Amino acid sequence: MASRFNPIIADAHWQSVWDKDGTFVADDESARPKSYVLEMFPYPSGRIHMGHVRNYTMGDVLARYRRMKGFEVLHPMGWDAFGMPAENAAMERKVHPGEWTWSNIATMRAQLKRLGFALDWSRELATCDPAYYGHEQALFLDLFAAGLVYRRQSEVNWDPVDMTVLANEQVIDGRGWRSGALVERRKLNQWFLKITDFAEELLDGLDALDQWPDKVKLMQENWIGKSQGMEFRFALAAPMGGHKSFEVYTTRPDTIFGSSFAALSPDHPIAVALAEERPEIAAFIAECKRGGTTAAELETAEKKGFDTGLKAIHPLDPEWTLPVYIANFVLMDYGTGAIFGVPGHDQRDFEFASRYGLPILRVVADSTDDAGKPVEGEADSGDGVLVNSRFLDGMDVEAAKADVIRRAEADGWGAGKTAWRLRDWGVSRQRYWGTPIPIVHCDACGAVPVPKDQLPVVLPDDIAFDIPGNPLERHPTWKHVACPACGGAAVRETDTLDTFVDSSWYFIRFASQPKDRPFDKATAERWLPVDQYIGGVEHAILHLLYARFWTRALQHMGELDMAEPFQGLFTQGMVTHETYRTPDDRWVSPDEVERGADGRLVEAATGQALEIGRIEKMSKSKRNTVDPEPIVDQYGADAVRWFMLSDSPPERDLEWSEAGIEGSWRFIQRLWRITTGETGGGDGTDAALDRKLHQTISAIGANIESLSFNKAVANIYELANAIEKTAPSASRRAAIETLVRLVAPMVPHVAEEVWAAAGGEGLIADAAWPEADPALLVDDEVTIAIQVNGKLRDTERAPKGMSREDLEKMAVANAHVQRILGGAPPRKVIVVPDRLVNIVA
RNA sequence: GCGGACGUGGCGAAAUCGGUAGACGCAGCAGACUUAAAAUCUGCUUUCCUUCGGGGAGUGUGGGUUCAAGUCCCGCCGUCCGCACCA
Repeated sequence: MASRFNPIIADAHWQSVWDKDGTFVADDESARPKSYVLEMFPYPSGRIHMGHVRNYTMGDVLARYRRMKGFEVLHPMGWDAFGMPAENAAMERKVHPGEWTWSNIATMRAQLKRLGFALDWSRELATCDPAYYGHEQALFLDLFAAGLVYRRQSEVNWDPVDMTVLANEQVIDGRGWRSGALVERRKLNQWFLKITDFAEELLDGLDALDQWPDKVKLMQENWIGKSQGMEFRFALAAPMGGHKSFEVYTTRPDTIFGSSFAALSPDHPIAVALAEERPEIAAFIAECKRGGTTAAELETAEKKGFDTGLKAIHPLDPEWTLPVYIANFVLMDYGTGAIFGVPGHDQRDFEFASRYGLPILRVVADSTDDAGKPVEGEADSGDGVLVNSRFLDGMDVEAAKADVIRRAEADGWGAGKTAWRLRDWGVSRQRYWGTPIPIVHCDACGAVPVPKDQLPVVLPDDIAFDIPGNPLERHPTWKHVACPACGGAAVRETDTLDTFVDSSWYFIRFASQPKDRPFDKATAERWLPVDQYIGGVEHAILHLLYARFWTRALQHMGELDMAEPFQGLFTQGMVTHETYRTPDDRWVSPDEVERGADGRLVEAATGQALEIGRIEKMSKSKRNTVDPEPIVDQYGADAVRWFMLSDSPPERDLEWSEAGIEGSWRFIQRLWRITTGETGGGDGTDAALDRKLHQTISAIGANIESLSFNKAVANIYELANAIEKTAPSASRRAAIETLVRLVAPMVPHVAEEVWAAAGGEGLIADAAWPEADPALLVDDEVTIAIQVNGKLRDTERAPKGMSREDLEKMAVANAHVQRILGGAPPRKVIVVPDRLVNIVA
């Protein structure tokens, strides 16, 4: 047996064995219980990064463990292959986005294979493949037929130089990230999916997701943003154009007598009508819209209003009129686009009223005695009883809300209403590299769906990116087609689908991939839901919400009998690294850093001293990435995998370090020595080691199940330490044999190598996970802590299950205890069997 | 502003139910083997005092509950994350 494990030979060998054997191909027909383990599929950006390695290693350990536990495991991999970077590459390098993407996929597939992941490559898919997106188009048409798709005008960020629509993240300080041009807001006709139809279901469904992090559920809950309130109507004292009244929404109907103004959104129909008549109002509205859309700008934007001169009649007092403003902070797409202002009890209204000299009334107070207390400094949003509110006086807030809603409903001027923060999902993207929306626009017939037998609508390849804008729009032939309904001249929709649509159902396609339809219902239902989904927390809201919506939409249409796609969710931490920076403010990559003569870090090429910056997520901009491939070349897949699992809890960030990977390498070699070295003679059993072994089997199983890989790693170290410290025996040989199976999910190459060398049957990947003997999980002797007044003074060994009386006697007789007691009897003795005795002196 | 998470040695961390704080790893120190180095092995490693028997302090901070608190409760400080004019 070689004295060292050689990963260069072993990795390639076992990877090809698994590949040829089809070891990890999931069998749809298997009689075993199923387990679907999935990691979020990667965007093929070029090369695998450490974040991928960590993510896929975690899923792989679970997948391999579940296989050994007897599950039929589905563990697939694919590519989230549409998106903007491909178009950017096309513009920069004059290469077709498809060519760039497919070449990246080839590179990254090879890189993933070198890490030895137990993936079913037979199910590999790429979303940019017509064989995938054609089915997505079919599903889109199903949603269309079910009334879950509609088209309306919507504002976008428009870059006038690049002639393209920008995502919010691409707008920096009001300018396009690429062109630097001032971004305009433009109205375009765009497609929307009716996710709001499912708002209630998506919110309620969170309760059942008990294997999701609370944090993610809370983020989704806030995003959906349900609020209970009332919608009611203000009549205008004098009609304005055709408008005699307007609706407002409030969550505080109890404060209705504290109102001192009403405000309309600049986009409100009444505001728009006023702007047509009065240039000063048009100017004000234009000013409101000029401000940027970034969070920072909104935060600092002042509350601005314009008094229209209109008067609204208070619904509970025809004599009482309120001024109507147009205000920049009122959003058109939440509630009704109009509010009533209660400055005393809403901070934003308070600021507005203070600025424009409007009355600030108190209608809620700690007690009825405080009715005359002015509201000062800031709004009083606390609970209390109603005051200065006529028939509501003395009621608590909840009772007053209910009473106002009841009266409004009885008298017909308003009603209780639930409002949602969630908006419909705009899926139109004015881009080439995405799934074409399968719609044809016909002057005679309107928007006509492409018949399913004409799918897929394939992207044309002969496009050019030398002119800004969407190449589909100016393609000479592609967009010109006959209308599927009337046969007349028509044009294709040139927008493509948001890439989040692609990732909203890929997990279903992995489970079942017939050629002629998106999936087979029965086969998909056999695998789904995904038992464990693992990915970055950055997808906590959008991707996970969209996928949940898509699954429920399919259920609604009868295509899949399933409400929730992901039973278990785990969000892993990032891989981080120190950053290095030169005095002239350049970031320096770790592989260009070396230790200078004085021990300080310098840039290798220039000898410049470096400042060590914060530990941050590996990113190209900070130049603190470490490419996994050379690391795998040097240390092998197992050392890299082991490092990814060690030390940091998986939900927390992991700092990459040279010392860390060295340590992992040493452990792989140590494992090799333990498992292939001379085991010596000795036939006797070693009860202590037997116990340690079975406790370890149990602990590792539990720790892998709960994805606590760092703890499983510690369990392995403890067992390895115990084995090395004990003399040869039959128990020791058994422990070594078992150790190999225990590490197999984490470091599969060295495990296969040892397994084969030891004459193990078949592959260790197919071997059974060891069973822990329950009888050996408990110690027959325990250490009892001896405390005096809660402080540890000594420990004593005692047989497990020793009686309270005997434990007390033993503790009181203890020399340390006697010394402290000094002959006096203890005042009190607390005995916790098998754990401790605490003597109160 | 609203919501949430977290704070433990030089470092990453563990402590699953309120019961021996610091398992395990990294780094470090001392030693063994070696001509030497690498590799490997052994021991030490929270901190302060010590007459070497021990003793004191210690989980961001100040209180509280308890025989007993990293863990529970209240206040404060700090770090990070999400949302952000949501009526």
